[in-house]
Amino acid sequence: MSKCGRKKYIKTNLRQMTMETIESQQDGGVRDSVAESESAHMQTQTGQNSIPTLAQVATIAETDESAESEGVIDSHKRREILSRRPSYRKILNEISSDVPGVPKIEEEKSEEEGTPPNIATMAVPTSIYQTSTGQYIAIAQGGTIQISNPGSDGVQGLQALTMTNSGAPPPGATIVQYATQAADGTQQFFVPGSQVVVQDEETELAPSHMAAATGDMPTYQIRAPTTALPQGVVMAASPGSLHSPQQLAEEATRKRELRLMKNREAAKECRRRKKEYVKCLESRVAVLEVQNKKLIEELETLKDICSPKTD
DNA sequence: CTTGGCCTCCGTCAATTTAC
DNA sequence: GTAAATTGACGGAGGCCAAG
Repeated sequence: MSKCGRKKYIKTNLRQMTMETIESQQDGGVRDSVAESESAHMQTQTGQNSIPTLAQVATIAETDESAESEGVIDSHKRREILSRRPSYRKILNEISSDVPGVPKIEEEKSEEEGTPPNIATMAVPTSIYQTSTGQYIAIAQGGTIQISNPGSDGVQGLQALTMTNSGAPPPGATIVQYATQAADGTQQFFVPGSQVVVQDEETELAPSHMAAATGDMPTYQIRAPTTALPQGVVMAASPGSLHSPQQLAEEATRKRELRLMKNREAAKECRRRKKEYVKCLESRVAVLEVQNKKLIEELETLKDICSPKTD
């Protein structure tokens, strides 16, 4: 077994042991990623672990046989224990409404996320996708495709493409499915009507049917695909035009890909919010500690005043 | 250099909450 | 009631560090 394979094997078994043990010992068990970030924070901030490390928990699992022998927890009870709390955004916004000093979690991505902040000034995108090379594609209503490079700042990194055949898009059609690298090294984004948006290496060859790109930004053409679709990419199709089971399967696959893509982005955003939430809580703790210290000092002062020592 | 432990990040699934 | 959004849980991948 390779190093990596053995590591994963051990890790998996350890995880199973630890999760069972923790869930039987604590109310609600360990929330994985919170434990990740918080245990790391505890270590760096205080040098102590209030949350046990995996190795420590493994020791607990070995020594505490009762926890293991208890075995199955009643699923209803378990569900009640594991019942979800409100979202980070909601919790934090409630806190912020009570405590003016606590910032609210923003609805939009923060600037550090790389999305150009003034992208909305170009047009209101209905969908934003990120390609495999990190570029952003925003689909605005009316068929305008905006492509931006994450490295560039603001509008400079944006290009607007207006599809000549946009018109009224077929109902149910998904606009951009995937980005890939063609055989000639150009980049392709798949769009409706069995066409692709191809990154052109020579900007002077930009055709007239697309908006002119500025500066040394790459240009894009809308044309028929030169290569077969990569594995896993399914072209958009109107539900009304589905006939065969194969097409239905393709539609299902397309929907799944879209759902996974959205969930991927949602998970990223959720983790970002969670980090922000933890940061806010930490800063609040710091503020409260200072306040507490001041109040204790004040109390001591008042005590001295009210009951002066008589020598 | 190899190995083991730990950590972070990510993608995915599924349960739950929220918005309409 | 339902679709969409949110988030806990899980497991894989890879990096870092210390010990052997």
